[in-house]
Amino acid sequence: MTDAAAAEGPITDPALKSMEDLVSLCKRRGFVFPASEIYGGLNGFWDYGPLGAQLKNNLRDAWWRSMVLAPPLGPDGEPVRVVGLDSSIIQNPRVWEASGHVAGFNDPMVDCRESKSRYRADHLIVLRENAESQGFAYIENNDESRERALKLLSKYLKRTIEEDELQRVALTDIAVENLTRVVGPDVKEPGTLTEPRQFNLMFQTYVGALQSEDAKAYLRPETAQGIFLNYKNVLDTTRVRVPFGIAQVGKAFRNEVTPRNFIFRSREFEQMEMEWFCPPNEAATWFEFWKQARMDFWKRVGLSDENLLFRQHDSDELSHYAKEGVGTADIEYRYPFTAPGTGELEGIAHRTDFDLQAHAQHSKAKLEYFDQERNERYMPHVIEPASGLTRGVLAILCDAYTPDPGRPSKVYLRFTPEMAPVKAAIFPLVNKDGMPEKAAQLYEGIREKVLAMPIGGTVEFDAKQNIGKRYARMDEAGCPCCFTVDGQTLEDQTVTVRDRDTLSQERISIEQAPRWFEDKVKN
RNA sequence: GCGGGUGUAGCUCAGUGGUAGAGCGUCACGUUGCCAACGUGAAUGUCGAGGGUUCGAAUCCCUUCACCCGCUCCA
Repeated sequence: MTDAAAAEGPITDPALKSMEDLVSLCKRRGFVFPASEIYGGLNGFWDYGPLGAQLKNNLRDAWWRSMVLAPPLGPDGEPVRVVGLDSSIIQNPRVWEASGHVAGFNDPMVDCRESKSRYRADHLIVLRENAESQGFAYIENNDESRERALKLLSKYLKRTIEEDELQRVALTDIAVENLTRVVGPDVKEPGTLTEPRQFNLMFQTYVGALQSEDAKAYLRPETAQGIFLNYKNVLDTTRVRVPFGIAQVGKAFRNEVTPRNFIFRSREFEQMEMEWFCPPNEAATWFEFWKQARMDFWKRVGLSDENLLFRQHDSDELSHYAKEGVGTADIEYRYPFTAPGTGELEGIAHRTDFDLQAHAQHSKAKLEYFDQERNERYMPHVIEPASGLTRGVLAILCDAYTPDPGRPSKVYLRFTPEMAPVKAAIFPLVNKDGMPEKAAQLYEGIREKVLAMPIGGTVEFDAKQNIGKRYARMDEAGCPCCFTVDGQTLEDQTVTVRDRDTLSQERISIEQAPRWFEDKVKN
């Protein structure tokens, strides 16, 4: 189960009870909007508003820094080597044949209206006496299911039967109008199976103006393949040597059956993936290394310990590329819609040499690596920490969401200063008496500091309405501190600074304020 | 894909066949002296969309779309 941590002891209830509260806040403040909302929206697509775009960029930049610009120290105490990449969304369609996505994404599926089960149409076999008799479907290579069908068939024919006097027909070979005579694998009455329907989980398009079969191409369902495609280019053009990594952030597209849970599962989303190439016998060590490094990252960007856990995949749920390896571990987060359980945030997989082998075979390119140090030639194994950028944004929003009935906004977002899309706000207490001018000076000083930060944000200046409303707006935007110029400022050159989390106010010199701010928000 | 629920102003919602509403928010002006205060004024609606019934539909019927919950799915 996914809620291993829950079993270990009591956990604090998530502060965010329902996604609706978050969706509403995101809409109200400009984090996330439904895509093409004025036309009624589009299922599975979302737009990021001013605050959301900045938050997403901040998380992306933090990831890029933690991977490419300042990667962690390896087991030997030296920084590991990771280089960046930005590959194309559309690639030669043969890429997806080699990667296994064309096969895995195009299965015809059959639904059972009665049992609500869904089956792969090409995995269902129908047992029947002849074309006119009732048929009983079972799941291929599933003895239990086959026994059941056989038993039901005997009962239907009212006699014991030998298997060899029966017809065995693939469900996909049965005409649609004859499906009414087929009994599904989990039900007793015939006619509950829908006709096989193609589920194309990859988005298709055509390259060039002519829409012919030859021109068909796919939007990438993961960014990872772009890395494997460029593995050799990177080796040939940089001085990296195995072990090393290639990191990439970008959009990916999956025609999900059921987009759900706000931006958790959308059809267009953004991934942050790194493929770590290493000698096969070091894979297990690096797997553990990256697991830890990635967990540390999520804690650093503000996710709380108690809402994060590792979950090792069971062997029967491993993907096609991970079967032979040390496995896959997910970093899971306790989202409101999974609580008290958890849902995937990042997957760390040992992809073995599956992808490089597949591309070597399909493309005929030589992708083996010659290790000078070891004096041996091998296909590197791959450890892949692959996380959802947009899922990360969701987790950060959920974790930051803090109800507080005591304050005017009733809720505030407790972002880390590093992630906060609005870094600071400057307010003249009242819009006269030279306060706006004084505040404008401070604004420039603070903004200069923010511009110098590796992970930035906006600085707000607001002189409208009363001060309480302005504080409340900033609480909902998750702005860590607000500077206010008041009457006393004009006399002694001090301003107040209000802390978002404690609501406490401190009076500091206006001259020192930018430095003070820099220390507080340092990232 | 299945079952249930919800769609009315930016947000939260009232309105069950007869003039499209409230609170909050937004904007302007005034006031202001630290937490959505106050005064005056203003803007904002394809009542999710399309069709039907009706003299008349936000309201009844059909279809459809989106979101939420539960299944299912999630390489």
